[in-house]
Amino acid sequence: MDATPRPLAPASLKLHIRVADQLGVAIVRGDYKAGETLPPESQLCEMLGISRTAMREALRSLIAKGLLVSSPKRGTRVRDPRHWSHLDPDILRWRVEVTDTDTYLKKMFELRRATEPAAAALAAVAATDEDRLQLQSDFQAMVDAGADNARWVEADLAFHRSIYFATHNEFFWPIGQLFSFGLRQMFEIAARGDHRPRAIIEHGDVLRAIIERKPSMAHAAAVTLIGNATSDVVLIRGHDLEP
Amino acid sequence: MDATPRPLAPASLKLHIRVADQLGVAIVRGDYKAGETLPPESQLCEMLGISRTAMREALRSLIAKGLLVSSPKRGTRVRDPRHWSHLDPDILRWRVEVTDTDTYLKKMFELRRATEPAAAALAAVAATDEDRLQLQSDFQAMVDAGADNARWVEADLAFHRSIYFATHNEFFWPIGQLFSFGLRQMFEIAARGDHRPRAIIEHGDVLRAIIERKPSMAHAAAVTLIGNATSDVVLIRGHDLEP
DNA sequence: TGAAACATATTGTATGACAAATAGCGATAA
DNA sequence: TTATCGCTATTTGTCATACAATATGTTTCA
Repeated sequence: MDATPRPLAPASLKLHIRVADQLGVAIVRGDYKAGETLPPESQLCEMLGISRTAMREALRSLIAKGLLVSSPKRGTRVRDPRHWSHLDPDILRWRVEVTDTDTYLKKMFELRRATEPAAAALAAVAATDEDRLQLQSDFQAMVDAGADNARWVEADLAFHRSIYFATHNEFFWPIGQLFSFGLRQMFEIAARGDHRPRAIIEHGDVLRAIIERKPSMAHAAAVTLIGNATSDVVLIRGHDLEP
Repeated sequence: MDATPRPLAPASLKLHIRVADQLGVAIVRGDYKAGETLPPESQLCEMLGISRTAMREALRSLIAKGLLVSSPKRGTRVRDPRHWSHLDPDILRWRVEVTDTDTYLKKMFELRRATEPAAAALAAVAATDEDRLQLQSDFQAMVDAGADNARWVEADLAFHRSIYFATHNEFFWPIGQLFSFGLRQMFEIAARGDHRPRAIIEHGDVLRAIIERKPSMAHAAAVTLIGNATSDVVLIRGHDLEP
């Protein structure tokens, strides 16, 4: 029906990026299963009508993200998904293409529920003045958003991402990165609810606890915030996200 | 003094991997700071005496891991560390080279404390029979290790890693990967303590809770386990890991 | 003053050749 | 028959060179 089902790789982008996208989606979708070997480079090249240079750079990207391994004569094989960098923005994007929304939103929520209270508590201890100003301004942007849904969502995402960065623990940062793209959809869903007054209060509680350097209070406030966010999404989508 | 200070890149490995390692360490160490642009490819090539092909494949890997961005004429720039894939095994390895041990162990512990109880609880709900068998056999290997430190450490690492995989939530898996390399050092430290009887009991508690599908019990047992593990490491190293 | 055309540096792509590694086969010997 | 060694062929890895595409800065012109 649709000749161009998904404009995932606009022609403007570099060739090796488009190819990596194409292969990445195919792998994530399961066209090539774990342990399987891809066709040899030469064959892949003529299949797509590109040079080996571009193809190898595309493969090199996928190898770096843990999707593939290669060795001479053995070929290029798909690794077990346990080795993939699932928090990588590209891989996440490919997953979103092929996984149903509810499933991946639910899984991300499970991770958030584990990490965000801890991140808030760490931020309360480790945040610099600059971090506090950033959180303050993210929060202010939420307040100022008014009825503008788009602005609200951006500010909301920025606020949560800033919490992760304020931990000054780089192992938390990849999770914070999810607030740039992977969680936008969830926030857009939640933004349609008429719960903004309550959301502002709850975000304010987290902000205050961090600014006043009270880790346990920050932890508690984040737990409350996420709990209610869950309820909102559940309510709006009509599914139970936590069986 | 020492001509080969660190055997990070044995000559056996592929050239582009050695180069990526070298550049990766240099970037992580701060030789090239965030926002800075690297020398042009041509120059990098003649600096190291290699072809542009190999150099570009090395750069492509670093770009895929979020360390670099490149565009024509603008050159190749170092990205803000917030965009790096800090859970990636390679990046972790490079960090270990240049960061003091206590700092990165402490930060990893902070992440574990947040995620591992949640992972155990999820595993109690989502684990398949195969997952349960795996955990069982990891645990048995710990018991069977006897006085063999190396076996104990391997089994211990495997047990914790298996918990993350048993969540069937792929966003937890990159954290579980840390138990393959990044946390070995910590486990080796803890293994020197004479607390094995207690450790076996505590690991057994987590295992039983997961097998009997009791999430809140698994959560609690994991909290206890990590709490004591922290004490052990603190005791042995003589530092306070949590200020 | 401003905008548009042009020169230039740098990354991106193509091509063709050769090197290195390794799985699989075959030959050889015990 | 069985095990070991070595050969061959396939596939990835590296090299050299040329040209294309893109963004920057400068120069020219209205």
